Order: sequence, then structure tokens, then C-alpha cells
Amino acid sequence: MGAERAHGLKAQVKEAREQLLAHLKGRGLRWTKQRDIILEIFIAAQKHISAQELYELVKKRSSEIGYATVYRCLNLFVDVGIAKERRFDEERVRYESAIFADHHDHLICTECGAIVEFEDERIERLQDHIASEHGFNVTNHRLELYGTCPKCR
Amino acid sequence: MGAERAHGLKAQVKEAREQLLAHLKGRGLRWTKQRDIILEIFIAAQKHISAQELYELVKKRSSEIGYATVYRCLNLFVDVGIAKERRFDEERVRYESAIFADHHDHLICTECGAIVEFEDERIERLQDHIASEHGFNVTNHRLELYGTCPKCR
DNA sequence: GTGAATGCAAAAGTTTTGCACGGAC
DNA sequence: GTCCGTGCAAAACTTTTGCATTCAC
Repeated sequence: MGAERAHGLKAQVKEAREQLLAHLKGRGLRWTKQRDIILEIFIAAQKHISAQELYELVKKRSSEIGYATVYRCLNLFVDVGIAKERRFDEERVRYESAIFADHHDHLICTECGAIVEFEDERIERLQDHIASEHGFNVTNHRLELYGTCPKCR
Repeated sequence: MGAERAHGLKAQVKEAREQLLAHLKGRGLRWTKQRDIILEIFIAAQKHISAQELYELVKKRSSEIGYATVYRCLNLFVDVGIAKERRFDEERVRYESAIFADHHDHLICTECGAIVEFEDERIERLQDHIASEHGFNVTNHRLELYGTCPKCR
């Protein structure tokens, strides 16, 4: 559940790489070996990953890549629209791929830490409705449901 | 809006103090001048406050209270159930009073930072429904709507 | 060749911790 | 008198930044 993706990994990496290249060219920035490696590993991870976890994966492949580069890359990916920041109930930020990902929310198991993504049109409509009752114009939202997953109940 | 409280400040401080005292007695812990001052200022703040902001308010009243004591106190308050941690889209944690506070969610203005609390039974029901579709048993949730408030539109 | 990206180490920001001293019980 | 809480400074942890060097263009 949640593992099924509309497009294969290769297609996602290709899409992300194109998006990154377009952004770099448009701004006189440079394509580097590090950025490509980090991009590929980030997309392949297919989950909510922290900078530290990504750094460790990257180091396995290419041990001379530094911590700061991973951080700088993740911030770049967020700018480009390849990655999204997610702040769950922990100190550090997690990142998820935004390639082919619709807006979605999260079900989080407090026992085993499993994270399931879901999307629900009814919730979105209800949120807009509530916001307008308060005179707000909603541009974004965050919804996390914490509880126990089927395995842990 | 949101400023209206069911009970006065004094009642909230009294309730919090009783809750804290009961907890301390039950565990052989001690009531101290610092804890009382910090408790009172925390409740009186009536908003989502960070440790740093609380520290600054506390220092005005009693300049010899240290930073670490404020942090230790806030963690104590969370244990006791007087305070709740809230992690918005920023690095540091904010705390809010849990005294007389029902479960509620937040509307956050991305222009001016204003935070409005709301509660909606329909959302709660819908969330339970969605969770059960995924086999989850929800115990808690977090919902934040980001957008522009009436003033900033 | 120019200037952006990297790697390292140091810095910055938030929160926790070790330790000697003071205070609540 | 005991031992918990405090205050200070130092440490931990995540993330950012300064700077000399490397490398994409």
C-alpha cells in the first residue's frame, strides 16, 4: 500500500533530471556529478528521508561527497520543485519527492513509524469551507493522522 | 476571534497550579519559586509561545532565572499535561496551554503569521472514516491550514 | 579563464546535560 | 540532612556559512 507508483523509477529520475537541468540552465548554474548522484539516490529512496539518511546513502556510493553538499542539494531540489519539505513530530526536516506526486496527507503509525500517504477530495473541500468561514484564503495545508496501523493493532 | 476563553486567567492559573502540585507530590518532586513564576507567565501568555519568548518574559519578572530552567519547566509542563508542544513550519517548538483547551486545529496566515484556532466536528468524523479505510486506529491528529487572513488579503 | 560548486571546518540556532551549589522537604 | 532543582557553561544536534580549491562552462 503506497508502494504502487504511477510511473517507474527510471521515469521519475528522468523527469527530475530534466526539471533540474532546465532550472540550472535558466539561471546560469551548473550541472555537477554530485548533484546527479544525490538526485538519483534521493528519487530512488522513494520515501520521507532526512538529510542525514540521504547523506549516508550517498556516502556509500561516493564517499567523497560532503554533508554540506547534501544539504545544499536538498534546498536546491526544493527550489526546483523536485522535493518537498515535511516536518513531522521530530526535530529534523524530512524530504519527499514531488515528482508525479499529487498533494497528499499522511497516516503515521505511532508504534512502528510506518507512514501511509492518502488523498481525499472531501477533506480538501471541507477545509476550504472552514477556512472561508474564518475569512481565510487557503493556499496550502498539512494534515497528519497519528494512530496504530493494521499490523500494530 | 479566539481571544474569548471559557474561563478567566486566574482560574486557568489555579487549575494549572493544582495539576502541577498533584504531579509533583505524587512523585516526590519539589515545588519551587521558579516553577511557579514560569507557570504563571506561561498561562498568562495565552498564545503559542517558544521557549525563547517565554524566557524573555520570565527574565523581566525575575532576572536570575536561567534558560535551562525554562526548558526543563516546559518539558515538565508537557509531562504534567499543562502544556502541549506544537511544531509549525519553523525550527523551534512552540508551546500552548492545555488548560481548558479542547482539541483544536490551526489556521495560519502566511503573510502576518497570525494563528487562529478552530474546531470542527465534521473534519474529525471524516478523518476517523478515512483512517479506518486504511485499517488505522487514529488517536491523534494535526491539521494546519496555511493561507491569507482577512486583514492580509 | 571565469565564477559557480564543493569539501572541510567553523558557526549559528535550538535544546539538553554535567556539575557544583543552594533550597525544599 | 537529604537529594531535587537551579544556574552556568559546555555539549549535542541539525542546518548554514566562509573560504580555499576544484571543476563546469
